[in-house]
Amino acid sequence: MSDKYFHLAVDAPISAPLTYLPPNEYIPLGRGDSVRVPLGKRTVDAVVLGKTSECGDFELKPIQEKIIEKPILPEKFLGWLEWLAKYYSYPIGQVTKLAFPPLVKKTKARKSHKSPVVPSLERNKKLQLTTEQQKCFEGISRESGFNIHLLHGVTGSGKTEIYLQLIEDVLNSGKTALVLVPEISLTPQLLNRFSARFPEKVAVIHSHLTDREKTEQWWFSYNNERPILLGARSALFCPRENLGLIIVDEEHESSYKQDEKLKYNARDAAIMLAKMYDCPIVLGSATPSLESWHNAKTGKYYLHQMNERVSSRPMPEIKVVALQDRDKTANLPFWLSSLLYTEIQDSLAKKEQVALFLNRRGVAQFVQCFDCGYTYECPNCEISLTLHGKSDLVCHYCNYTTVFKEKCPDCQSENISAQGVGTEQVEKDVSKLFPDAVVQRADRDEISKREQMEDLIKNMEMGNIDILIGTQMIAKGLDFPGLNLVGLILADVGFHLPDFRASERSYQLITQVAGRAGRHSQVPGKVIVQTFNPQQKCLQFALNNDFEGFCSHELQQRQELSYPPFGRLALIRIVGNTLLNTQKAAQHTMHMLQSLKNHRTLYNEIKVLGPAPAPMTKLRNKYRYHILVKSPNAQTLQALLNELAPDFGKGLSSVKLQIDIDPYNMM
DNA sequence: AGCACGCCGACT
DNA sequence: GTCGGCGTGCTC
Repeated sequence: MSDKYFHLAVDAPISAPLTYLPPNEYIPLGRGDSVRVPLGKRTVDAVVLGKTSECGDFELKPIQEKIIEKPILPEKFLGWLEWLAKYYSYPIGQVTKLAFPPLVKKTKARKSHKSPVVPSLERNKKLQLTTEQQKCFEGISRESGFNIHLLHGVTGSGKTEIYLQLIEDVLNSGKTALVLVPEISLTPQLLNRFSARFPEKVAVIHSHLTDREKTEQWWFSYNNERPILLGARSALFCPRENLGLIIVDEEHESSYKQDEKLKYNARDAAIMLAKMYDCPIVLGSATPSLESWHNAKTGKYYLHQMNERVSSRPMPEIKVVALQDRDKTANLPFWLSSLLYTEIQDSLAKKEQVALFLNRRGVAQFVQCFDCGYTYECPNCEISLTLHGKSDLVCHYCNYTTVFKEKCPDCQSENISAQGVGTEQVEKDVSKLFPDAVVQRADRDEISKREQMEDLIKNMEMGNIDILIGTQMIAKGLDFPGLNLVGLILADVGFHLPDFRASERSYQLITQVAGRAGRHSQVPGKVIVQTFNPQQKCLQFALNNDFEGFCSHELQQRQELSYPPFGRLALIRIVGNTLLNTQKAAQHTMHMLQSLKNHRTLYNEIKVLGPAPAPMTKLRNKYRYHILVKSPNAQTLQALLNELAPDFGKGLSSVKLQIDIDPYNMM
């Protein structure tokens, strides 16, 4: 062995591994071991990536010591971490750091007044699968090794029971399972269901655990003491030895995408992890993402579908109200139609509960006419224009600019202005309109802790709340027996966000919201959907529950503008201290991208848009600009961005570039 | 990320 | 004069 130096992933924001001399006294070291090394004037932790004979132009320092308390990272897992660092262009040392528990020492559970992380329950027997479930279960089990399965099943079709039986088989074969769910869906009900089926076999990791709890659960999983790991996206980073199955529930959820630091998508990262471990992965959803749907339709994934509910209940009755046609003499708040108003009155009279949903992302300012519903859109990008100052309308993708006139270009009304409705406004108005009703607001500002959510659920179940007003927070998974009327305040807020996924999100939201009403009644629940765009395609598809129709329509739109799944995106965010510096740096970056493009025919098919001010141009006292890169495939995109990377910061005083691969949050 | 170096303004 | 503000740059 002639390679005498070590390649290390050091805990510092340096993209490439650093080279070190072996320790002064011989210690056996291999890939995945943790070591302590000098870095500048301090000492940091690092992970051994390999050996090399190259040392470059540096005076090398020796490794100080091996850190024996730290767990060794398994080879397959380390390979996955290296892929993450490369694909999402994030420093390798800061990626490897995520693969360790928060505390160094193993911890033992202390007796505490808190409820246990994983409840201990009597064992529950497995349920008999329906014919449809059985068919899906067998279809997934038939394949071995790395395979991607999309399980598309309407809400209540019993996806979880299939997961549980797949897990049982994997445990019987001596392997372990990883189950990812969105943080918001990790409810006590779900934990109970898993731990009752597999007593003492489930570890749980999510962000509400203390460091001590997290470390304890981490070791349960690492040691194979508990072969099932159930958790939010961060559970991916718990290294496994013998992984045999990955499940990603609600795979379409945008919360799987982390939009700071390492901007990974847990669903995509999970697919790569399954590939590394040569094991199957199941993506489940009632409304799959267009990316996954397209992959299933083109044969990259296996598709399994369930169209029936386990125990059939009547579907809710859905009515659409065009807000521009509302009775303006009724003296109601602008967001409330007479129909929804009278339905609320009826429900309250019958002592039934009401829930009002409002897409909170509507905080973004867009210009809308209150008489005809017209909004300004960019002719190049088909997204809404955002108002800057008094009269400039700007596209945040391509920087197309036009002037806002005080009159609606469509109907000449002067009742046109920048809009944004918030849950607080709705709560205020509702309390005034129905002074005798108990009104509860549920959004990030009101409900931040787990106990608050549990209280809310209890109060709803006991009928202590008459009108619940909330965001998506209460649209997911919740099941209230007394809830028979659901109002979606503004179904089309999403259409006017600077986001090409707006239609997809609206479809998913309507489907979810409609699923909340009348779940325990033999009388169908009522759903009122308010909108300025009753003719909007995605709305029509959602009302008819026509998922496939929606997908083929939306996929055509995406293809025309080369949006995913037809090609890949990268969002380059330029962040600086002054507007001028940031603009200059953004232009400079754009020029560099253009000249890189001109030098290689490989890049001919890449489109670079911008620079444009970010939708939130000034955030935390920093100015932000965007450049959007569209590429036909991931490889070409990565090649271009890697060429850009070495020049970061050069001549761009104090301005930083952040790269977001496969972005979700376009703000 | 941390840590040092360096170049300006305010104080004993 | 020098103490310390943080902008800039480097770490094998």
